[in-house]
Amino acid sequence: MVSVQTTQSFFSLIRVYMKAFLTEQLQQAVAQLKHQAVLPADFEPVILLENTRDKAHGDLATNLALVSAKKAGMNPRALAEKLVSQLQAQPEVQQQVTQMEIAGPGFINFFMSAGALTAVIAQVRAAGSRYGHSQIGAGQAVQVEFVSANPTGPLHVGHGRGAAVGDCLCRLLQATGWSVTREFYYNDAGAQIQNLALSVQARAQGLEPDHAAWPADGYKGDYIKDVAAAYLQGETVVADDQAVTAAADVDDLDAIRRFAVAWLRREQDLDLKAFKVDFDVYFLESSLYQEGQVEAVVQRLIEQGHTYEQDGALWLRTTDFGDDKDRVMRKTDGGYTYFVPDVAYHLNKWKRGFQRVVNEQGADHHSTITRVRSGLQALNEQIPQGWPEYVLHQMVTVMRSGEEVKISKRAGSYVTLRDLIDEVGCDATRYFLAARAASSQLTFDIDLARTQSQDNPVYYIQYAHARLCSVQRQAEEKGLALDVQAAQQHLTRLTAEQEQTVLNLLTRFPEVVAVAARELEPHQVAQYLRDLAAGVHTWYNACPFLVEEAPLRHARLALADAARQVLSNGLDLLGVSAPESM
RNA sequence: GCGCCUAUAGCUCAACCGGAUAGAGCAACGGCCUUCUAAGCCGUAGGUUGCAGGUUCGAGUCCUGCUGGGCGCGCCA
Repeated sequence: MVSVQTTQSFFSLIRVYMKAFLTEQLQQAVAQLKHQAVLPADFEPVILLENTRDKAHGDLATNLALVSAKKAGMNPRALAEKLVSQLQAQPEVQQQVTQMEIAGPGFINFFMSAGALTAVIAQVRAAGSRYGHSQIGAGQAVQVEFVSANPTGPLHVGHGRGAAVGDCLCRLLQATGWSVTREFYYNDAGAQIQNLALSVQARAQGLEPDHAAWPADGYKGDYIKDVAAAYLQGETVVADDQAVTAAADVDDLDAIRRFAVAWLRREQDLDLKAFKVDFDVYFLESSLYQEGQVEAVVQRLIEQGHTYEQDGALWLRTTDFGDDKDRVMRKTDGGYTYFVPDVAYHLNKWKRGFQRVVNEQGADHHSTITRVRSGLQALNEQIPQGWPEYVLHQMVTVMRSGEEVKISKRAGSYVTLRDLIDEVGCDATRYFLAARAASSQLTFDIDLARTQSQDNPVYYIQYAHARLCSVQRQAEEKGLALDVQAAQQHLTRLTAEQEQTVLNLLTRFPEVVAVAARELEPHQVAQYLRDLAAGVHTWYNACPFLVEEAPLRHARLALADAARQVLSNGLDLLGVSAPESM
C-alpha cells in the first residue's frame, strides 16, 4: 500500500476553478442587485454551479435566478437577465466564458472558452497517474475494515462484493488524500470455530454429513474433507505469519481447530491475492480476550451505569441509545455475546487513533450497527455518535443455469469467489461487483458473465484504453510520435464535437473521484469510465489520429494521451488492469 | 408486527446536496471493416420512474400512506 502524496496544487483544475470563479462572480452580482434594491439586503442565497447534463446547456449552469426569484419578487428569467448583465460587465468573465445564456425556466448556462477546456490536457500530462487525485483528506488517518470473513469456509461471492467494494473505497480514499489502513477482523475462537473443528474431526473419522454421529450444526462442504485430509497427513500451513503443523491426531480437537483455522485463512488469503486485494492488519478476536480488552470494556460499561442483571444475565441498556430492545452482554453460561468483543474491538480502533473508521459489511449484519454504536456511547469515551461509518452491501444472488444457487456454507452448496475469478476473470469479477451501488441487490449470472466474456462491460473500457495505446505505438512506428510542444500550440484545432465531449469528460474526472470518495460510492467511478470509454470510441471512429497535417495530429495525439491516462487512472481506482493491447 | 435496503425500458443497472427532453449495456431490428484494433461506431424501437397523496417555480430524487421484493429482529456470529 502506498500512501498518496500529492505535491501539485490542483487549484488550477479548470472545472473546480471555474466553479469557484463563477461563484465569486455571482456573489458580486448578487451584492450589486442588493445595492440596487432588486434583491432584499438580508438575502443570502446558496450559489450552486452544476455540471450540465446536456452539452447544449453549456458546461456549467446555475439555478440562482430560480431560487432567488421569489425573494426578488420577479420572475426567474427577468432576474437572470439582470444577473447576466452584471456578469457581462466584468472583463474577467469575458475572458473565461465565451457565452452565457438564459434557458428553460431561468437557468443561466455558461460556456467555457476553448482555451479553458483544452487546458485540461496539460493538467493531465503534468499530474500523470495522479490526475484526479486530491488532498481533501489532508493526510488524516482512516481505517477501512472489510471482508472480515470468519475462517469457517472459503470466501463466497458475497465476500467478493465486500472485497471489491472495500478495496475500491480504500483506493478512493487514498486518492483523495487520506492515509488508509486496511483491516481484516476475524473470529478465531468462538462457537462457529468449534463447529468447524468438530466438522473436520468428523471428516477425519470418515463420517459423512448424513451420518447419525455428524455434528448437529456441522459444516457439510467438501472443503472440510480437504482440511481433514491435510490434517491427517500432518501438513504445515502458513497464514497470517504463523505456521501451523497438523498434529494428525483425530482426538486432539484443539489441534484440529488451530489447523483448520490456519488452513482456511490460507485459502482465503490465496483467494484475496488472486482478487488483488490485500490488507495491512489482520486482527484476531482472540487477542481482545488475551489482552483483557473484553473484560475491560465490560467493567467500563458497568461503571458507566448502563448495565443491569436480569434472568442470570448481564444486559446493556442499548435502548438508551436508540436500540429497540436491550441486549445481553454476558450470557447465563458466563460467556459474552458477540457484540461485546465487537465493542472492545471498536474501542481498540478508537484508541489506535482512528478518528475515522469505515466498516464495509454485508447488510445481513445490519443490526450490529446500533449495538456497536450504543456500546461505544455507553463507554462515555467521547466517541462521536455516528462513529464508525458503515457501508453496507446488499445480498448477491448467484444464478447458474437459470437457477439461483443458494449460498450456504453448512449445506455445502455455494459459489466461491475463486470459482468466479477462475471462470469470469479477476478484472470482470471486480468490475461486476463494484460497478453497482452497494445498496442495491445484485444478481450475478455466472453463465452470462462467462459466455459473454467476449463483450463484458469491463472490456469495453479496457478496449478504449488499448486502442489509444495502439494509436500511440502506431504513431511511434511511423515516426509521427506526439510532440508535446507542438501540440500545445495547436490545441485549438480540437474542434470536433467528439473532441469537445472527451475534453469535457476529462475535466469532470477530479470531481467524480472526489464525490465517489465523499459518498463512499465506488460505482460512480465505474459509471464515469463507461461514459469516458464511450466518448473515446465515438471519437476514435469519427476522427483519424495519424493525419498528415502535423498540427492537428499533435493536438489529437495529445488529447488521446490524456484520455488514455484518465482511463488508466480510473481503472486503477477500481483495481482493474488497463491493458496496452487486447 | 418492528427496523434497514429496495422498486426506473423485456433483462441487468445509471441518473452528481431536488433541475431543463429520465440515460447506458444486454436482448430485437437496420446500416458501417481496401483506412490508426469491428471487444468498436451510427441509426430504429422500447417508459404513467410500483400505487395514491403532499411539499416546491421544479420531484425518479424530499415527506406521508399503501403494495411488492430482499435482509435482519437469538443468552448465534
